[in-house]
Amino acid sequence: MSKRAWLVKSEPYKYSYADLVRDGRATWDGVRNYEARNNLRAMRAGDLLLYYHSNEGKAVVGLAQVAREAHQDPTTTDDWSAVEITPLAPLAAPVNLATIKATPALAGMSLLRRSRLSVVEVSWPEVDVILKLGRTRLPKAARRR
DNA sequence: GCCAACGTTGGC
DNA sequence: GCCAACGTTGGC
Repeated sequence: MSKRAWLVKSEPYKYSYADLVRDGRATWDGVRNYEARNNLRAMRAGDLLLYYHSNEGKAVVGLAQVAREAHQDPTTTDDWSAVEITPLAPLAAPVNLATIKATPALAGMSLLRRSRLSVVEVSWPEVDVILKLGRTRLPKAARRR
């Protein structure tokens, strides 16, 4: 099965990409939306993650990877899921929302069409465009194969 | 700080 | 099962 790619949002003043790099690994918990939860559950180890800063920054700032697949969200006993993620590499140039909106090839992104969902899938063609705009090469560890 | 979008809750 | 009220997200 080939890898998938996802975009996850975080408000940088709560947990930024720099925080993830500092920690080396993080539990992606606290998701309380069924569709987002289903996306977490569909993630497989090694899937690529685009890390998006919402509210402040409003840009894709880095790449990460799924390190541990969905398990019980440790912040609740209710039926919610969490995954663990590790950082791969920051984007050489963050790709901001205005740029994404202005790029025809990205007009169909779930980020735009489902703007309030915190975990959305990204197609590989979209990933390629984001990486190009971000002047960043896909790290070896994240190769699609 | 405002507000549009939209998911969730709860009364009926 | 409908739908109004409410809460949250996130762009501006």
